[in-house]
Amino acid sequence: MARERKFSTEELYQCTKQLLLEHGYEGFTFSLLADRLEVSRGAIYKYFENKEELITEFMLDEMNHFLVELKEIAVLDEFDKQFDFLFKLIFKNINIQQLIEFGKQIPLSTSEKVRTNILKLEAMHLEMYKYMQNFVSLGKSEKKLKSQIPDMLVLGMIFQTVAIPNHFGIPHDTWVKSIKEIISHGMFQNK
Amino acid sequence: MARERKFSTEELYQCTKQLLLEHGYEGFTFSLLADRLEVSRGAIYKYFENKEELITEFMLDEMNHFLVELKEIAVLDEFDKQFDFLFKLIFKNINIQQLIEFGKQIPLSTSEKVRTNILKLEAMHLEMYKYMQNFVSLGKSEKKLKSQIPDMLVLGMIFQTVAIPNHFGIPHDTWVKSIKEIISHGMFQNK
DNA sequence: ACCGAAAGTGACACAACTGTCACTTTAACT
DNA sequence: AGTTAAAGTGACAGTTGTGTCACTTTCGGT
Repeated sequence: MARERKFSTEELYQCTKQLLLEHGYEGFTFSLLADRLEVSRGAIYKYFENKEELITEFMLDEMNHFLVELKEIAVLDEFDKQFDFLFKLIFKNINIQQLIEFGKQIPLSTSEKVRTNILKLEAMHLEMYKYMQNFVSLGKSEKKLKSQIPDMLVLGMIFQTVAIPNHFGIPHDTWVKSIKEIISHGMFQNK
Repeated sequence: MARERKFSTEELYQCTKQLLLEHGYEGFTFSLLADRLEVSRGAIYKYFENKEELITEFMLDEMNHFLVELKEIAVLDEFDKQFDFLFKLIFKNINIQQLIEFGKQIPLSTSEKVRTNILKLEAMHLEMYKYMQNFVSLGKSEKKLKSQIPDMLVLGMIFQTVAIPNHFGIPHDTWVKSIKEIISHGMFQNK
């Protein structure tokens, strides 16, 4: 019934993600995206009215994928298993928190679509915390996590440490194990 | 011999820092800066030829202040004291690593000035690591730090964890102590 | 009072990004 | 083969940022 598309929505999201990470929220433009996809700018406007709409739609997709995976944490019954699971998941989605930060830069739009997307995003964000909060609660009730540490810091710690740049190219396995070791038992030698 | 300036270089750097952190490297413009300083754009061009020159000059100033403070670490003789010192210093300069990241986004300029500034910045960056490397070496030789952890991870850990956003407004003191506790001894309860 | 030099202004030409739209292309369906 | 509708294009007008420059303002020194 119609002509074949030159780019799939998946490709478009993939490029959007790369360009956002390379140029930042304000550095991202339709021109860059069109060049990367090798189509004209006009073609993109067939699917998204503007940058805000495109980025919020992309973020919804991204958060959706992440949440679907995250929800699997609930089937694991022990804190240790959940810890490994969460750690691996965040390593796989190493840019998620950076993207969430970009999401917060989206200006309050005049467009209805964008505003409802932002509301949806906020709801998903809360849902994300709900699952992670449960994880922390389990850890504390199992007496695995130190009770005096604020819940949000436990989560912030995991999110932030996976993003430490491995500039000197230390093997991924060593790197991940070391981060886990520090988060779990610290960098200080036991006496 | 001349008219009084409407803004000092310090004020200009202060605004540059704020705007960089708010808008990112590509989102930063002379127009924004001029508005913030309540002068015309033209006035800024009296001092800096373009955005790259302004930002590299600013970064040099920023790194300089940081290095001057950092060098004081050498007078402390024990690892524990150096650890406290470094931790406090990085908390005081909580945005330094984010600014360094922006520095890496500066395109290879045609201008001679900008290129030499970038070289200077890289030299300062190396010098920074030299001092921190010494800190890690001391920790390992005093058997305070676990020897199997990569040196760069120890540093990355400190840099990255101070930047964990305290969204729920936990009191600064509790927050800092908790981060230190985790980095030092982990978030897991000892059996 | 007036001169010079540094500070600041606003207008100009240019470049990049935005959003729109009339138009062309292409594939499926009759 | 002809019709249809989605997909894609490129040109246009509007906005925002850039870099420059002739001009004005303001101060200290003479």
